[in-house]
Amino acid sequence: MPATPKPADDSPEPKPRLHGEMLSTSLLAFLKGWNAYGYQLSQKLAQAGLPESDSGTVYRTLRQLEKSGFVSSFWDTSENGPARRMYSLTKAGDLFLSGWIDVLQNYQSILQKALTSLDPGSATADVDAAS
Amino acid sequence: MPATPKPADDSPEPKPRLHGEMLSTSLLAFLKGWNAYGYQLSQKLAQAGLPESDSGTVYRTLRQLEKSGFVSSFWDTSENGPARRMYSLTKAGDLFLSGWIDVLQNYQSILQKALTSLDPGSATADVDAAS
DNA sequence: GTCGATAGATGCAGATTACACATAGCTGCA
DNA sequence: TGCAGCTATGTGTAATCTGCATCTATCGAC
Repeated sequence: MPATPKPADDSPEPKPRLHGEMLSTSLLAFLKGWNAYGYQLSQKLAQAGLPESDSGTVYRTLRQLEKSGFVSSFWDTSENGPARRMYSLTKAGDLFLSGWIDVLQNYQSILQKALTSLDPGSATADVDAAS
Repeated sequence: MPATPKPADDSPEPKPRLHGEMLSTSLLAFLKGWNAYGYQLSQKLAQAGLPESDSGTVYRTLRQLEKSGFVSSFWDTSENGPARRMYSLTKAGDLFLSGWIDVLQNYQSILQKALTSLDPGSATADVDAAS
């Protein structure tokens, strides 16, 4: 028995995973103010209450963010254990993050409006239609 | 021949476009409370202050949402002009949308925390000029 | 008949991603 | 010494997704 209340549907749909712009911007956010490396970021994401993310995707996303100029990296061998690729947020990354917040605010306000703009007395959309 | 004599930028970065889960959930939100068809939704998105979306992607996304059971559709031939495929939010879509709002709130709080947990005026990581 | 707006859809090349697996450094421990 | 396990970073691959161009079709205006 799974401890997690997994919906008992037999849909073969893959578990939702954090990816795309939400993953990219979460990584940028975690890098705001201090540096970090991939494994560390991957763990932070896992504890963040967001959908799980694939670590391979995290590493690839970080490389892509670097290619885009939003982060920069260097090898850190100052600690014990395997070398770590330390990432820092760049100015461009910081600007992108700020711009993203604006987009996000807009986006969220759209969702909120949709949820709250129910006309009084209007019956809930009778989405029976299937006919 | 390039009309612009500016060769330095050979990165033809495509304009950011609304896609993925942000597109899906925006569509679901627009369907909350009333029905709509693809062309209409595409126009609403264009006026919403979000990044532009490709209409082909909108149509494909709607079909996929239907496949996932989050919307249902039928042909509407009651009006003049080309037939419209009218979409309705299903119960499952409504639930998904609600769940998404929670994820989004979490996500946004992460970004906000990152932006505010620093002394204002503290310099960004000094990785400037790194391009 | 042609043009433009409406309405929906597809072909394709390139990008993205989930999943599995690979590589390597270090620690503990028998 | 051997080896399991954790840390840390990746890659191979098939499936999926996406941007852009293009296509079909209806209808009203001219």
